[in-house]
Amino acid sequence: MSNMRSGMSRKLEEKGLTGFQIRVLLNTMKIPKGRTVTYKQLASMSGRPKAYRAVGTALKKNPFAPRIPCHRVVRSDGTPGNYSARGGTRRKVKMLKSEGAI
DNA sequence: TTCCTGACGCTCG
DNA sequence: GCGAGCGCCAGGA
Repeated sequence: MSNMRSGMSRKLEEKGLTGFQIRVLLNTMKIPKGRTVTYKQLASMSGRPKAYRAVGTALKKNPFAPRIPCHRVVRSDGTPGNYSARGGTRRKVKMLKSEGAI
């Protein structure tokens, strides 16, 4: 478990991501299937409850789109938010529906 | 080092 | 209920 995370975080570092970014992505991959988390929650998990802005930037830089379920991160007001990966927001909603998150 | 932008959040009109 | 504005932090130029 820890070994796995360490390896992943190293890979992320090689991708040019910084500590905060890595923590965000690491927490994102922990999100269970069929469950959604808000940017605020993710920011809190990463140690910076008010850095929800930076969280969005981090997810955007996510180099492991399928491995890191960034589509499970939604906004606090219920809207799905944006999605830079393949398919865009449309695909994001579709995936969430498929997982039963909605 | 300073300024600008951004996959956001919350309040106000 | 909806739209606009201000505030938040991190990263890049």
